[in-house]
Amino acid sequence: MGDTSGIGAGTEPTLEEQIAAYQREFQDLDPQVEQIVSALSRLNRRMNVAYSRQTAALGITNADWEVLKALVLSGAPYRMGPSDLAKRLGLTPAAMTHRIDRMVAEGLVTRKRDEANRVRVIVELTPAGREKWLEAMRLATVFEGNLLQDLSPAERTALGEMLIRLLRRVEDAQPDAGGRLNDLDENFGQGA
Amino acid sequence: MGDTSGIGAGTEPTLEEQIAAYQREFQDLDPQVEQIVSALSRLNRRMNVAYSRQTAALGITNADWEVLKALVLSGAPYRMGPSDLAKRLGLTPAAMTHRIDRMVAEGLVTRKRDEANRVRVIVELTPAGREKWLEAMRLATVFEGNLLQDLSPAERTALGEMLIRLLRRVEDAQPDAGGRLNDLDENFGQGA
DNA sequence: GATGTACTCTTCAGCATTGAAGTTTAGCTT
DNA sequence: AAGCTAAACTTCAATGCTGAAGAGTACATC
Repeated sequence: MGDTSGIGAGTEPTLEEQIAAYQREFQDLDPQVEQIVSALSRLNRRMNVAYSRQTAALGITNADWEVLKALVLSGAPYRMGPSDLAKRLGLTPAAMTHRIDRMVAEGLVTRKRDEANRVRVIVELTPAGREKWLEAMRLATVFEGNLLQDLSPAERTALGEMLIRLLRRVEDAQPDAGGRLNDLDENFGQGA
Repeated sequence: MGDTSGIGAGTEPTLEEQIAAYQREFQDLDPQVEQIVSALSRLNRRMNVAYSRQTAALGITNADWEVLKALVLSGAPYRMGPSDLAKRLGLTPAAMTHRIDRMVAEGLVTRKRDEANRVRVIVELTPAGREKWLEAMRLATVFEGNLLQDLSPAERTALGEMLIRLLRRVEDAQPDAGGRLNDLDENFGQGA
């Protein structure tokens, strides 16, 4: 076995270690700001891991889950066009075409031409697709309840209010939200 | 032009609209929990958009930025092996090989064999790579300061403390953090 | 000191995504 | 109604990732 000396290990540092490293390498850093930002990133990464395990347990992919979510939230009769879906999910229409192909094969949605306007296509949720979404939501609800378990009602209110305040600020500064989100949502902001 | 009637638009709903849609489609939902979880997701997405614009402005990719970050945080002399980097970033060693190829070509890192243990490779930050990281950090600091601008010191303390409490809980429930993170970190948890 | 085993990195085939070009349809203008 | 423009979707080449197989090196044991 190779000796482990020489080069640092690849294990993830704790939040405290990471903040200490930032302070060491970059003096102009407010540790409190860094703590909040890093915790937000890490929390989101963990949440995504949890959601992904849930969808895997249901036999669907994350890609499927995103599409199901958009369709359900659009309301009955759960129909959207491919390019609307693409905009909603931050994908190109080309990628949407392939996703829909797969989901039709899996029986989660149907695809048909819009007879009223034959250049359009209608993607519609199947009952099986709706059921998958419901199952995923039931799992997600359990996870989210556990996540927030330690927070009192007053704390939840305060946390929600502060997060919304942050969101408003960043949305004001960044009015053009949509677009290319896929490159970005990697474990990218991990702590900067 | 096609009429816009018929099928819903692809624009992103507001947070309030989205929570209302969840309540309509899924009765067993705690709106307060949903508010916190959705706000966390959206906030993270916006943060990633901001970071991505910054790296683009500096002429590097998000992939480059992640590698630079890992190397800098490892501390002087800013050296890591490809597989340590891969573990740290949640990529396969194969992907790491290609990223390093690109970054060597860009002059951000160097690659050489470890003469003490010739099966290993040493990836080392160049001065240019370190400078890029510093520039990115300066931009990130400005953004993060703006983001938290509306929060009083007491609120920042409270927010940081609550986020860390949530993080501890999810880390306890999910001890195996690393691994396949790239599929997951898409705009996936967007609100579930 | 020869063989076996483990580990590190690279190469290769398969898949999802992007950006751009291509196809079909709708609506506008004359 | 012929032609122009715009829009929705699909097809195609290129890129980056995964998972698995392959090549090279070091350590352990016999």
